[in-house]
Amino acid sequence: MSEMYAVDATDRKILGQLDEDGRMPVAMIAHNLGLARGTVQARLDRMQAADVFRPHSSRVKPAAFGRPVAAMVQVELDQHLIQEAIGALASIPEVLECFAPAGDTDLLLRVVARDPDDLYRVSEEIRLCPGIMRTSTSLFLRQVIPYRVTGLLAE
Amino acid sequence: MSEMYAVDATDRKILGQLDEDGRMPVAMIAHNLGLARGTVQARLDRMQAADVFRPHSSRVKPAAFGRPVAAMVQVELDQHLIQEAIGALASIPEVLECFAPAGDTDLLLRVVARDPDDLYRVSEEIRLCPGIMRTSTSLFLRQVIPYRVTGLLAE
DNA sequence: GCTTTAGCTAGGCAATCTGTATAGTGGGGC
DNA sequence: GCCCCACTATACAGATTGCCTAGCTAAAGC
Repeated sequence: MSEMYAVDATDRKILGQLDEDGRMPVAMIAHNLGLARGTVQARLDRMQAADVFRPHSSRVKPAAFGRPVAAMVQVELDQHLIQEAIGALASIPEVLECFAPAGDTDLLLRVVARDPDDLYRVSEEIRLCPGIMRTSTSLFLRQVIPYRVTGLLAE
Repeated sequence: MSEMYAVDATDRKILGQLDEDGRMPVAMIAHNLGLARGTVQARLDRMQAADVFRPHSSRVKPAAFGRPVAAMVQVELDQHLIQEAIGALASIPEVLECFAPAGDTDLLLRVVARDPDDLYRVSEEIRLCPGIMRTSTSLFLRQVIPYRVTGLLAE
C-alpha cells in the first residue's frame, strides 16, 4: 500500500471551513483563516491531486437513495475464488463497501436496502456470487453515530 | 425516523456529473444533461436543504489524516448506561461511526488508527467509556471495495 | 371543464469568483 | 552563504454564481 499524502494543520483548517459551508469561496476561506487566496487554492489543488477525496457522491446519504435499511454481511468464501467473488460483489449496487478482516470471516460487507424484504433480496444476490460459501447478515437497527471525520479535523 | 427526501433520476444524473468532476460548473452540468441551468441550480439547492449530504469532510479518506489502520469494534454494554456510553464514544475522534445491530453485540464501532499500536490505544479508550463491559476488535487487513454509492446513482 | 400549483425553459444582469501569472519574502536544509 | 519551497500580495480577463422575470407544460384538485 503506497503512502498517502497526509493533510497538515492548514489543510485541516481549510477542510473545516468547507465543512461549515461546502460552497464557501476560496477567497472567503483564505480570509477566515488569515491566509492568502493562492495558498488555499494551492492546498485544495494539491489535496485533489493527491487523491485525498472520495467521489463527490459519497457525501450522499444512502437513505436519500431510498435505502434506509443498513446491514453488515459476513461472508465465508472459497479461498480459490476470492477475485471472482469480489468482482461479483462489486457489481451489486447495494454493496457499499467491503473489508477483509483478520479472523474467522473472510469478507465483511456493508450493504443497504429499501426495506427488510429488499435486504433479503440483496443477501440472496450476495449468496449467489461465485465462491460465496456462507453468509451471516446482521441488521443495523440504528446508526447511533453517523459517519464523521470531524474529530480528526480538529486535532 | 423521519422520511428523507428521495433523490430522483434527474438528481442522480446531476450527482453523476459532479462525480466526474466535483468542480464542474452548474451551467456545464445543465448542458451535459440537456437541462436548464436554473433547474440544476434548484435541484442542488433542494438537495442541500433536504439534508441529503453529509459534511464535506466525510469525503476525506481517513488515511489522509494519517489513520491508515481500520478496524471494527464490537461492544457489549450495560444497558442502563447506553446514553452515557454513546456520549463518551462520540468524543473519541477515531470512532468514525457507530451502529446498533440486531443480535448479540450491542454496538458496532468503526474505528481508525495510526498503526496497530495506536489501535490498541484507541481500543483502550473505548474500554474505558462508561457502560462498556466487553469489546472485541477485529482488524481490517484491507479495504477490498472502497466506499461508493456509484451503483445507486446509475439505477 | 377549469383553475391552481409545481417544475422546467430561456434569457438577462450585476457582482463575484476562478484560473493564472508575477514578484517579493522568509525559513529550512545543505 | 545559497538554494528551494511555501506563502504573500497583487493583477487581470473570463467564467460563474445568485437572482430575477416570463412563458410553457403537466399533473392535481374542485
